[in-house]
Amino acid sequence: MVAITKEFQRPFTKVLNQLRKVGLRPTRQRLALAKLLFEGGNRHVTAEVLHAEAQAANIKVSIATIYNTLHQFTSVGLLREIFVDSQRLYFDTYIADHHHFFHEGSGRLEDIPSDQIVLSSMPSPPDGTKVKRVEVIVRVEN
Amino acid sequence: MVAITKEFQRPFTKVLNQLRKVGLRPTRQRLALAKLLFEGGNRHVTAEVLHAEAQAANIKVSIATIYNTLHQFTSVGLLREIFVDSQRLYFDTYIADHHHFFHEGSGRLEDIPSDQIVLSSMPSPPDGTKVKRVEVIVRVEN
DNA sequence: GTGATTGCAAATCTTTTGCACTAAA
DNA sequence: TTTAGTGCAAAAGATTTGCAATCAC
Repeated sequence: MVAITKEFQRPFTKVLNQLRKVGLRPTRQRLALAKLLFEGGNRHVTAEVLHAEAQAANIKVSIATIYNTLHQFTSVGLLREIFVDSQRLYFDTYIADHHHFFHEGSGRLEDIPSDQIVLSSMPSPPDGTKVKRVEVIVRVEN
Repeated sequence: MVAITKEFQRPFTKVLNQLRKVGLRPTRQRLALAKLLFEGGNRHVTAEVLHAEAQAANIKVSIATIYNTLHQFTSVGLLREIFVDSQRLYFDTYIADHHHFFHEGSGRLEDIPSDQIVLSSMPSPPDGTKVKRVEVIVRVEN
């Protein structure tokens, strides 16, 4: 196990609390990944990208742990999964209601502030089901 | 090569024309798959499902050909790809503008007639890009 | 100490590819 | 014929799993 700098060990109060609340231990890996994910502004990452960033930051985390962590964070509500491409999973750090531009060429996701899309008419869900989420994806290309 | 019944060999005028128009030869496999795809009402299939149906109908088609065909049909405009699940690609036979319910439990897709969703406000696409498609996915669960 | 978490490598699953064979025109 | 299309098996990628080692509490 490669040393993890002090900086990464300093707990994130917000994440730490979230993790404790749902019974996820605030391990080094989880805290380090949380730092990468939540320190800047809102982000969209894939497992691969996050793994690369972790390595660049000298945090040794296995790909299996990356996936575990992304899914755990998602189930805790820290992340949100977005499906725009059959080849890879995107995780969004911005969990409030909003929508996306998807750049077909580059595979990049971009947030659309929620006030820029208004659904003036919504269908009622099929019998026996309830709406979990409404997503609008605007596919763009150059 | 297993015999393909007369029924499956009878050409589909519509599909046949579409294929010819873009220079795709109306082969037995393509015609047979087109029959499965377009004969009933609108459908949402995955490669796996279509392959299983083909086998059940005694049409011997390899999985590679299934994928080739689905992608070719998509590029000709006979099908439309929808991404709702990271695990598999869905192809929709209904290509006009419309949206979807996605049943999270079963992985089933259901069409939402286009008049049931109205976007009263749309963001302008990022500089240098143009909108290719707008998709609304309403995720529901029981 | 004890149970949760991690790393590793192997397994799985979907989709793609390379290439020899077959069929459409 | 000539060229596109097909099947097969292997490759490629992404994600998951099993299990022993390690860590948080």
